[in-house]
Amino acid sequence: MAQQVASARKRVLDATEALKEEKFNARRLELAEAALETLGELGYARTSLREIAQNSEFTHGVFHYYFRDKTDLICCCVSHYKAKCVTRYDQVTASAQSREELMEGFLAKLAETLRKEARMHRLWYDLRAQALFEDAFRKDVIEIDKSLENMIWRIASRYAELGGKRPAVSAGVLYALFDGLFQNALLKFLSNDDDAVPELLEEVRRLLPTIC
Amino acid sequence: MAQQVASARKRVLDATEALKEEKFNARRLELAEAALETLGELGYARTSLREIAQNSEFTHGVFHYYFRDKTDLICCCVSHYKAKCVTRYDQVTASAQSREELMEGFLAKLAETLRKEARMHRLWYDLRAQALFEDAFRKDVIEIDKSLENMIWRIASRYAELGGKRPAVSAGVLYALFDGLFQNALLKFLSNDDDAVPELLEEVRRLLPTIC
DNA sequence: GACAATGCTTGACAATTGTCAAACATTTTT
DNA sequence: AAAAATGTTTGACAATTGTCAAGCATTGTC
Repeated sequence: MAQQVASARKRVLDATEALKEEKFNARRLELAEAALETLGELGYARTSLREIAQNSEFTHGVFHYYFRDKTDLICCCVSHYKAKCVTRYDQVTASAQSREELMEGFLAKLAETLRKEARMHRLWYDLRAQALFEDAFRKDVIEIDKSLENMIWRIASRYAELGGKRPAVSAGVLYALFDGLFQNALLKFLSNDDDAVPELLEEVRRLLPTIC
Repeated sequence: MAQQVASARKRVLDATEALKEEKFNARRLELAEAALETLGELGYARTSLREIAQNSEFTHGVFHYYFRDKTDLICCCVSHYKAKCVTRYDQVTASAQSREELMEGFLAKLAETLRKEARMHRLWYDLRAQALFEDAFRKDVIEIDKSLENMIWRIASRYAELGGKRPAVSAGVLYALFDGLFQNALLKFLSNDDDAVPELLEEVRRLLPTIC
């Protein structure tokens, strides 16, 4: 009997322990979310913890309660960012019944992404560049890169499938291409080039059928 | 006669003036060159003027004599960087007499670039990312991007020409593709992935003939 | 309701930053 | 060679940075 009580208490402790941790992680994500706002606005180089705190409902000390240091915070931001964008096109891929529908759905989402999430994407390119200098970011960045590659591949192979074909290039090549195109379009877009979005769409519309 | 003397003096003044300016610009480039070293090592975010000065034969004050501010220095670095890399493959393009020769020359140069100039290239990607946040860098970055696009295009169209063909895609698409591939390979290379270089070469070797 | 644990704020710290001005050195001009 | 212009060094400045510890508030536990 004593044993049962002991193990029951242990379970309770474990449960509360898990709850604590969950709460802790939830707050971490909240803080990371807030940090992403400022990072997207200013970029990695110009973002300080105090600036992050000021643009949030928290004070700068909290960040050191939840993160080992600044790098830890940024890493958490990067990881969190991943989850937000990796499934962006999956809805379109899943619901499209024809090549045309998939193409239009993809293009629409692409345009929306470029227009409304330009800040998050420039941050992504910024952080990916930082990974070229700092080991600490590399693991997460490479992982995201891979996820994005898979995302593009899912669209492309589905598009090919709807035409009874197979993509003519590898997932890596396809991702490199789209990544390059998007990066270029983003720079144009942020330079207030009104043609950035339509040009990207036109390029993709022409390109995708020749590859897949 | 008085007029002739006056105009002669004016010419002399102009000449010395030009000499001064030339000397001034030469020093500017020296300083920019030195700055590029540190920038390539640390990246934009972690590079201070003092750090640049310490890794050079100059003191930190000089930089403010030759540059309006830090941004001005970085811009000068970016511009200067451009000249150094935009003609990298032109020798190969000009001398190659066959598709095979051009391919092998290009691949060799590509491998050398990735291996020996990784630091400069990660800086390029870093600064291009900064241009997404700072207007000041945009003009130069867009110009370099265009120059690199042209560079790739010269190779590709020559390669196609040697096979009596024409490139199947636009210059923009081709650049996006190679830029994406190189960026990815660079990250792998800097992560001590020994396969980075051979994989990039293999990819390009397979890809180029299908496009051009 | 006392107590402890957790969460959060505040202020201080040492270090670093860009900038600038005054002093110094060197070169050029007269 | 004196004087002026140019180039360079040095040190100081105010602001900002990441970090941390002491204190305050809130929550949960017994």
